Amino acid sequence: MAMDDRKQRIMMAIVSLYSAEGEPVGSNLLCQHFDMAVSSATLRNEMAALTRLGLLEQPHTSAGRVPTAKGYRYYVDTLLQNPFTLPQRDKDALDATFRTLDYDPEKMAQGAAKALSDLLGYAVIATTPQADDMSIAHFEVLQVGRYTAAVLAVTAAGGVRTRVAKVDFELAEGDAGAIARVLNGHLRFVAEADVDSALIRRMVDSLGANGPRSWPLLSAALTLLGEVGRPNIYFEGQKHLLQWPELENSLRPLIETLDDTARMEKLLRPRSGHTTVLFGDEFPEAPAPGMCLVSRQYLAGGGLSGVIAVAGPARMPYREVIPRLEYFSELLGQGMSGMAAH
Amino acid sequence: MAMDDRKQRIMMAIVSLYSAEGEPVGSNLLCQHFDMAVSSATLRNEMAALTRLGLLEQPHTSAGRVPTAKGYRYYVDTLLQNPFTLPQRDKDALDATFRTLDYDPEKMAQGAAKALSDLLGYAVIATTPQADDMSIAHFEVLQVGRYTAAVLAVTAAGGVRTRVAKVDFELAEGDAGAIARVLNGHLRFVAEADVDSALIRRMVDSLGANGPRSWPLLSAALTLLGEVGRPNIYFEGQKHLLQWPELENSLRPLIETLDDTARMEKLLRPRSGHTTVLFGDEFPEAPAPGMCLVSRQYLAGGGLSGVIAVAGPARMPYREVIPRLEYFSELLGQGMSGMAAH
DNA sequence: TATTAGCACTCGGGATGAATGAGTGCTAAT
DNA sequence: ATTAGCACTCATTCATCCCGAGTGCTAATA
Repeated sequence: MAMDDRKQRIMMAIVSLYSAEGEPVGSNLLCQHFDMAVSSATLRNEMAALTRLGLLEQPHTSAGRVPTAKGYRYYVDTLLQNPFTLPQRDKDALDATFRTLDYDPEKMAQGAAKALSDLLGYAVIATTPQADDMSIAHFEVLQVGRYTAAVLAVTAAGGVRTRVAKVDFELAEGDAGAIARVLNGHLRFVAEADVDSALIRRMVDSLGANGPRSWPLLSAALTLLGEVGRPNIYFEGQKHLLQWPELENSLRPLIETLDDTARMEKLLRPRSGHTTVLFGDEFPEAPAPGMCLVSRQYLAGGGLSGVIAVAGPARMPYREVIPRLEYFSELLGQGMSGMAAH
Repeated sequence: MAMDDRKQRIMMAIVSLYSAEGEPVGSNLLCQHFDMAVSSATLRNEMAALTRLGLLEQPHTSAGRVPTAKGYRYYVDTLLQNPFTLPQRDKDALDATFRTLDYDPEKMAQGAAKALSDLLGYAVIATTPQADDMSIAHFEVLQVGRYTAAVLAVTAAGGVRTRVAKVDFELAEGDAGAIARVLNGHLRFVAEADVDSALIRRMVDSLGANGPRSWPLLSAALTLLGEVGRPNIYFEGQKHLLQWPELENSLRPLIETLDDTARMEKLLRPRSGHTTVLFGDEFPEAPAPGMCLVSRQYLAGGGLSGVIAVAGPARMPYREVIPRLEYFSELLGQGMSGMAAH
């Protein structure tokens, strides 16, 4: 029993009907919105077959059918075959939104998540761009205030990550340079795991009298060392998740999961050039039935890449969401390219 | 009928019982947890009196009593009279949390909100520090990449706000300086309302050939001009609002309100040196029954001040929350002081 | 005069059960 | 291969009833 053409069309119709209404689709309703000259009885037979194939399921005996995760997977994969073309006016709208963002990697990632979430009406998760090679090629220290200095870490791939720290003595002319020399002397191409207290002691010692007092700056450098392999993750538009009745029950664990940086990083890690659709039932550890995460990698140049993902109910209008996500991720990639230059 | 000593003690007992249990407090329950040798009948009389005074109310006839907004106000105001002293170990914990934050005003405000929200288990809203005098004393432009430059706006009070923008031509040596000169020539001490297209045209013209191409930088400066009077507002720990049954029904409008930057700015504007407790029922426009916003100003030096606020159910353990909020706002103020130096 | 025991009363919430109706699978006719 | 017809299932809705927590009031008490 294969997927003949009619079954495919029925599947499509059920998915889009369920997307629109949010309620199980029965044979009668389907019959009305299905312009093939065929009766509801025939549809019932076909639907029974699709159920046996695992693409549909019934919430209870006397209810209509709802697509299963497998059903959605089939729908999405089939749908993704015909390439979308986003109308120019939609692109223009996204361009305009994008142009309001700040050109700082972190602010841009967060701003993009917020903007896209308001635009689409779903929650959006975005990461800062991250290098494949996560070791730090060199550090720079820049005095930005009388007591504050920015520590910049430049990754092997050319990415930059900064962190500002404050010391409790007035920084003199050469202090920033001295600290930068120490950082570069001890921490270049060092993995986070290789940092031990002996190394730290050596660094403090080589700073002489300023050593202990400069600790906040060293600490910032060490934090960067740890962070550079881990992207920042921004989760925006949580409020949009409140409006979907089918998520209502699992809302707390769901938001908890999406808000858990470590878990989301793992979840978003497997990157490819394609748009990935992951259904909540397929989440490892904490399955979140009814929900769905559409994620897309963006390339920020110089080996840097990040992810931007839309989180919402499984019954999302993918034809709307996916092309917009893809176009936006393209903008994001372009926008961030060249930022690393310094 | 005044608030004699016993009425006060009953009021206290009801508030703390209701805080702990989350359910209306009846005369019997109260009698058990009230170590005064007095019967439930007497308590009923007293509770009826407190109800007449408007400090208590009944959700329905056969239910116990719940404090009204007025009742909470009385409780809080009475409670706030005896100064809290936070144990040293709690201060240490807050110190440690605070030390993990970045020394950038925006990141620090957001990080503080996130950290405090996890620490307390309520949502937290924090603003970046804002100057009373919101005009811009001067601009600086700093090239940070081959195509990108940071525009810095220094307010009359010494605060700094930056925004990075990208142009589509390679910046040459003197470009940043030239743009800074134009910005300072036309936008110093100018109010947002006074910016019109004629002024913008003059600015573009005075940049000569680079004028139109430099638009992103001018735009960033104009954005700063608008922003400098408006603080950034970060709303973190929304997930903690999900766990309170009494907020469940009003959750959507509630989060919508707290997430609405413009409205929150207005709500947090009236600042004083005191901790302010505002109950949801007292919100203008969109009352949010059952909830409560405890806000506290922090002083970042140089006339800059921001607000950090805890949002949660009205039945919050104020004796826990308030001293921690106050101590944290003190840290925040200290942390941000001197950042403006440049 | 303040307190308390006792009692009638109120009313939300949970349990029960019948009616409703949407939707199904199956069978027999086309 | 399709379809009309029909018996069957089961979530949902609504009305009803009952229980019990909690009240206010009255009359007795210290």
